Amino acid sequence: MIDRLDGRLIELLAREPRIGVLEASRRLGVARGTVQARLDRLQSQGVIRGFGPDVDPAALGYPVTAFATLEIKQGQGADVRTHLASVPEVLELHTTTGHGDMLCRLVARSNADLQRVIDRVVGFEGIVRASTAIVMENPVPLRIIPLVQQASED
Amino acid sequence: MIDRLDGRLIELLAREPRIGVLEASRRLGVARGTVQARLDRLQSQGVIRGFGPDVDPAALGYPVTAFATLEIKQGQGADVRTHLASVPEVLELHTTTGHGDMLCRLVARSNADLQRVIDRVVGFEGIVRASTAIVMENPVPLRIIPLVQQASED
DNA sequence: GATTTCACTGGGCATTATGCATAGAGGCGG
DNA sequence: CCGCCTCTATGCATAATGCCCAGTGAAATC
Repeated sequence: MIDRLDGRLIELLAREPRIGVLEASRRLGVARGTVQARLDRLQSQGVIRGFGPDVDPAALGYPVTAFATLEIKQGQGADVRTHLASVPEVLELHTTTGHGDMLCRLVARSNADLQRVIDRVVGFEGIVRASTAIVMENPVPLRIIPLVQQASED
Repeated sequence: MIDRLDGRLIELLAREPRIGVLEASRRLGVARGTVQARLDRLQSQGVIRGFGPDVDPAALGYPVTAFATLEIKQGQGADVRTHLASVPEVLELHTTTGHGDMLCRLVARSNADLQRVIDRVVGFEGIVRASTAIVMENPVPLRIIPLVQQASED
C-alpha cells in the first residue's frame, strides 16, 4: 500500500506540517517531482485526506472531554444520529457492537457544563440509557505515525 | 477567546486546507496582514495546534476500528500506559472516570486481526479486564467546525 | 535477450506567494 | 486629548509553485 518513502514523507509532514514540497524533497533526499508525485498519489488514494487545522477544544474554552455510551431504542437509530449531529459539543459519533449501541465523544466548558451537554444529548426520544466516562488524562493523544511506520514496512 | 473572523478563518482552512494566506485574505475580504496576524495568534495561543496530514487508517490497510474499555489493577497505571503506547494499533488512550479505568481506540486489518491486537493490548500484567466495542458506522466523523462556530459567537 | 513501461532525476521558466517593513486610518479606554 | 491596538494598503527581495521536458535506470513483459 505505502512504501518506506511514503512513510517517511508522512512522518515528515506530521512533524513539520508547514513544510513545502521543495523543502520536503531536500529533507528526504529525493527530487522535487518525486515528492510531488507521491503526495498527489497519497491524496488521490485517500491515504492523506487533507491538511485540516488541528484545533484544540480546550483552547476554545471546552477543556472537559467525555465519552458517552448510548443505548438506543430499536428503529430510532437514524433520528438519534440526526439529533446528535446537531449538537456542536458532539465531536464524534460511532455506532458499535457490544453493550451500548453508540459511542460519542463530547466536550464541555466545565464539569457543570457537561451536565447540560449530556442532558441535551440524552434528552431525546429514542435514547434509552446513557453512561458517561469523563476523561482525566490523555496519555496517548490521537496519533498515526506508529501505524504509518508499521504499514510502510510491508 | 475567538471572534467571528477567527471562526471564519478556521472554517475556511478546514474546508480548503491547502489555501495560502493570500488566498484566504481574498476569500475573507480582509487584508493579508490581518490573516497573517490572526493565524500567528491562533497558533501561539494553541487554538490551532498545527496542520498535520489527516491520514485514513483504512487506506493504510486498517479498516477496522474498535474501542476498548480497560480495567486496571491498582498502581499499575504507569506501566499500562507505557505498554499501550508501544502498540502501533493503539491510536488514542484516555484515562477516565466511570466503570472502566481506561478507554482506547484501536484499529486492525480485519476482525480476525482485531483479536491479535486485543490479545497484544490486554496480554499485560496489570490489565484486569477488557471489553471491546467494534465500530460499525461513523455517522459523525471527528469534527470541530460546529464547535468553532459556537465558540466564535460569544 | 530485447523491448516496453514506469518512476525518478535534474534542469529551466513564468507565475505566484511569502516574509518583512512601513505609513496611515479608525476605534477605544484612560 | 492621547496613547494603544488592529486593520488596511502597499512595496520589495526572496523563495516556492506548477508545468514542462529529456535522460537514466530498473523491473516487468514479450
